[in-house]
Amino acid sequence: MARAATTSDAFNAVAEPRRREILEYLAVAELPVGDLVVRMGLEQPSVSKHLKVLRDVGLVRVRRNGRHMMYRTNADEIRPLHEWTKTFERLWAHQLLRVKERAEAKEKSLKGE
Amino acid sequence: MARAATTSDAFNAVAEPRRREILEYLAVAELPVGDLVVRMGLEQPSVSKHLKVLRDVGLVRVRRNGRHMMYRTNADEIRPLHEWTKTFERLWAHQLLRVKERAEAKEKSLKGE
DNA sequence: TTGACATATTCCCATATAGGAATATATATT
DNA sequence: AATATATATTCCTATATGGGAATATGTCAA
Repeated sequence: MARAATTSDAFNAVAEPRRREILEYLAVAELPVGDLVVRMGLEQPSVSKHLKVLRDVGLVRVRRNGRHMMYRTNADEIRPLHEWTKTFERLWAHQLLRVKERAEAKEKSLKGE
Repeated sequence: MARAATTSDAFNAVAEPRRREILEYLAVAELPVGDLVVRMGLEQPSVSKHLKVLRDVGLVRVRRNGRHMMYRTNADEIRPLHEWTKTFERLWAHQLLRVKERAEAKEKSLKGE
């Protein structure tokens, strides 16, 4: 068996860096394809193809505006990834603990080295 | 250019479902390869190959115990994925808002239709 | 040393890219 | 209708799979 299709789910679609970049742009503003082409320095067909993958898995939405296709990120589809990664949260060196440690270190240094 | 290697980063490594499954198992407990083989119903070589990919990107750690190789998830490497998905958080239909809406809807229905 | 057990590696193949080049499709303008 | 603009699609190719089968490597036990 070969690798799963990039369109099989959000995990596969998002594995490609340029597609993540696209999602970042389209999260900030709705943009036509041409704008992405300029900002990313990619060929137009490449951008269109990436957008198709993202559309197939529902990570972006489109609407036509004249001859422009306006794309925007559909963040809700990113949420499952967030939820999955979140299940490992308890295994991370806890942030609160880190803050505490840093605070203590600072206090220590203030007390005179 | 072809697709980026599965070992190029955590995003690519995690795109494969069986590898996510492995990470879930190894987050709960340190396990030898054989246990994963049994639990996942995969061939041993397949599991070993998946583990190699996960090792290459640092998503799992190994230690030898006799003839057993004990694997465990290195959750810290999952954190970048979490952080990336988190940047889209503000775009989600906010959960608190949803709870409020549901509460209001319920109240409305209680007040008589 | 000889097996037995546990894991890793190699070889094979069908499949799916990502980007480049060329072309097709759709819409607006004159 | 004819042309320009914007986007999508098709064809091409080098590359990297994931699993199956077979084999190699490493370690313990008798």
